[in-house]
Amino acid sequence: MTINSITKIRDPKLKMFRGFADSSRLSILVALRSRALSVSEIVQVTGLTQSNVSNHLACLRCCDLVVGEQQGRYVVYRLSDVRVAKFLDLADELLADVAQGVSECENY
Amino acid sequence: MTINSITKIRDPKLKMFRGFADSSRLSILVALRSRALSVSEIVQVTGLTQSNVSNHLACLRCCDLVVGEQQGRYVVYRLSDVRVAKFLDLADELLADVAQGVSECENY
DNA sequence: TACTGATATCAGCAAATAATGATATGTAAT
DNA sequence: ATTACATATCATTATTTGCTGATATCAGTA
Repeated sequence: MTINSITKIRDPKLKMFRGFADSSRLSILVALRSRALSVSEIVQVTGLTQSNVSNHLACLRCCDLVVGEQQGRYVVYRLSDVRVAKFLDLADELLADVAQGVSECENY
Repeated sequence: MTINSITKIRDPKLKMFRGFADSSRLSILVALRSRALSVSEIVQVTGLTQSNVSNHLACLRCCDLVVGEQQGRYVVYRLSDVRVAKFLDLADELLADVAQGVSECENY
């Protein structure tokens, strides 16, 4: 990605969804749903590489989905707003009730 | 894309977000937010090509985000559930209140 | 200051994803 | 049955996007 993941996109709403629409970024967001985590903790929890996590955090931070705060020598990240978590919840709800076919879409 | 857009993804939640995370698909979903539309109407409204629209509709249909019904010689599509629209609304809300930085992220 | 751990950045490569264009299928009307 | 309009499908090409690995920066500590 370099920093350029969510790039050159005019429509902000599209950017918003893109924030959630990558495997690594989603893992990070889900991890942060329960509590704030330092970068190294995120690396541990997700199993992603440090540079990969940092790259995606740059993305998410830039789009205001997460905020990071320096604490000692760690940088602790958290979701920027409860509604970010709510967004994740609504996705779960849609999956459970509306879009059950998503999972079965494996014939592809 | 061929039909293979949202493919080989284990996590259904990720697939869900991917449904919304493409410029063309999002245009289609937004267009359908106000009312049901035939394929040709979607083509007109979005300015996308017919084949492109059909390809993405296949995606969205498969993931249960939209449903299509044959009406005469048209196939009329609509959002599968009000919560799909709600999902779009929540995105708007996040943009307005939380993630205003998304738009400014043009330095990229 | 020099050193260590923690995080960020960036270039290059690899893989995933979308757009196009041609064609097939389907539906209705003459 | 044939024609016309509407939609779907598919292979190919083109673009986007993410991952890796090396390196830079920054914070704290000896």
